Amino acid sequence: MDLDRSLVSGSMALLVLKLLEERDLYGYEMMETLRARSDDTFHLKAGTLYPLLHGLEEKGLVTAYEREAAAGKPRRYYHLTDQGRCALTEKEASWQRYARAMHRVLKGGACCAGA
Amino acid sequence: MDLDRSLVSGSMALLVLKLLEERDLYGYEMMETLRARSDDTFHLKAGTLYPLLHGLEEKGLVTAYEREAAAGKPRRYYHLTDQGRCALTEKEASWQRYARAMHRVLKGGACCAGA
DNA sequence: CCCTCCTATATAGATATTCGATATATCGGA
DNA sequence: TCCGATATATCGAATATCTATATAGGAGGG
Repeated sequence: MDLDRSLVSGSMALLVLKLLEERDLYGYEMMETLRARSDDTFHLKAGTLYPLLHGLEEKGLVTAYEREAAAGKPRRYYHLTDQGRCALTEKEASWQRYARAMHRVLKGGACCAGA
Repeated sequence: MDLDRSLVSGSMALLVLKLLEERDLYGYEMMETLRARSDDTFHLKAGTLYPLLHGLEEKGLVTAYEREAAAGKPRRYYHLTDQGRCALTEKEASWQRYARAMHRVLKGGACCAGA
């Protein structure tokens, strides 16, 4: 499942890149934003997010910079690179294709089921 | 990602159950049907399908029976049980929920981005 | 006749994604 | 002072899927 492997299982990467399209964010913020935006459907965990971000950075899809917060630990912000923007476009297209195919299969069956 | 783990990564199980909702099928047939139905998007591999079918059988979601073909090896047909039908309904609902959440996140960003 | 491809099922090992648990550090409230 | 929230990080485990390989019969070409 070429498409599946890197996309649907890896949908977290797509979601993170999508969030960064709008503005720079730090990790913790992403978790909350994603939860809110998805109406509490996506619960991205810290143990998933941080390794993912490091991976994206290695691939050059995002860059990172640190900034002190008013209180607490300094925050590590992530910024989408041009390459990241490109990858995002591709991943979005793949998702659309995947979702459409799912829809076609799920709709095709049931009652009358033309085949 | 509770939802994600068992559903989106496990979307193959959903697809297989969906195909069996219509009529009994044997493994090889499923691969071809799925490919055709999804407009060549899903390429379910033998090494994925057969272990998956065994798993579904163990869980009681499908039953299997063998039947000779006109030629070649005998075919192992799979039939959806009531329990399987129930699981299918649940998985379909979960998929809808997931797809909707994805749509919300992917749509929410971009230009105007209300938040 | 042999070799390869297509049908058909099956298993083992590899890879990737995500989670749970754990660790660190700072701040505010009970 | 101890706990919870913020904030980042890493490791081991679970799971899904893939690739490669094996078996087996039939059809077609060299």
